[in-house]
Amino acid sequence: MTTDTRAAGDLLRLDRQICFSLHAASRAFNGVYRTVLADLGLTYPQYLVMLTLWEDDGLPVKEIGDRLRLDSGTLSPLLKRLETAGYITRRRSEHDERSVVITLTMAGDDLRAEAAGIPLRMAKATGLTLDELQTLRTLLTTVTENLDEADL
Amino acid sequence: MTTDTRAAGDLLRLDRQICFSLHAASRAFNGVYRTVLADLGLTYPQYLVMLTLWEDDGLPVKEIGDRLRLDSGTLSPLLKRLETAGYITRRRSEHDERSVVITLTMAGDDLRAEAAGIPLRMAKATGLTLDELQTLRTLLTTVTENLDEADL
DNA sequence: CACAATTCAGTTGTGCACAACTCAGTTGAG
DNA sequence: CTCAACTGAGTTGTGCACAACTGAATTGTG
Repeated sequence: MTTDTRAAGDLLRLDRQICFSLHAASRAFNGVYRTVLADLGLTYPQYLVMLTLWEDDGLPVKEIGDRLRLDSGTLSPLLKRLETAGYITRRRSEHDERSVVITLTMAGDDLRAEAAGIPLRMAKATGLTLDELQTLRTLLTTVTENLDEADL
Repeated sequence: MTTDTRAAGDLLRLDRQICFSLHAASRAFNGVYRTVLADLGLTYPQYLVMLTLWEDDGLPVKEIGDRLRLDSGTLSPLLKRLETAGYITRRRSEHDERSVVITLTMAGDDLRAEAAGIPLRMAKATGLTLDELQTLRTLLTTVTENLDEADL
């Protein structure tokens, strides 16, 4: 195609910028969450797990991993820390001894109220409008799906 | 405001989705880069450093850190690994003995040609159009700037 | 029923992110 | 000129991501 050379050039520069900007954005988000979550004694990935449990308590490790795309190598120690912090309990499933069911403790459930204000603070911190946030989410979701399917 | 309640609800859900989608997108990108960069023996952050050096060789560690928003705690061991891999050399600056100047080796420079096809492959893997990529980059950059300025 | 294949949680090892710190070299105020 | 403040690189310790692995429990097939 006639536009290939120019388009390829654009892509080269763009990739470099996206490469940087995505990495930077991910870390910037993480940094702000770090600050916001410090009061609760949670890290960002731990917060993701708590969000999941606040929505559906009593999930097995596998299900949490599927929803958050995290494997046992990440979740096992993370959940151990949440257990030590007193926010969750772990017990083997009665139906399937291979599964470990994660349940919120009182303290873990109470944390929900304390965390209630976080999403709004974060959304405001991004400085984007609702529409822009929607667009961003859509693009990120699309990219993720495509990247997951891409076999190179 | 009259729309506050509804807007707050939207934001709650949206934050949860953005929270997930950004984390997922960041890891999806990282995963594909992992595959693509495996041939070169580079990780994604190492690739970012090499991109920087291919653009401007002979930078001090501090400057690389500023451009990539990485601190010495991350860069020092990373650069040590790149040195071990034979892609860079490190030497103290003559003008300022505190600085360590990073220089590409022959092998490090040769890698540039091997890496030439990566950006296009990545851009294609995202499955987005040029316009969409532009939009994504703009949103990410804006978000990063806002988050960095946000004091909570 | 028996056993091979699968599933699930956990461990190990490597690398990145970041806070808090050390230490050598440099700079600036008095 | 001197010494306190600052700067740059590096180290240490904690936590996450992920590949590769182990071992126990379960399932499916002959």
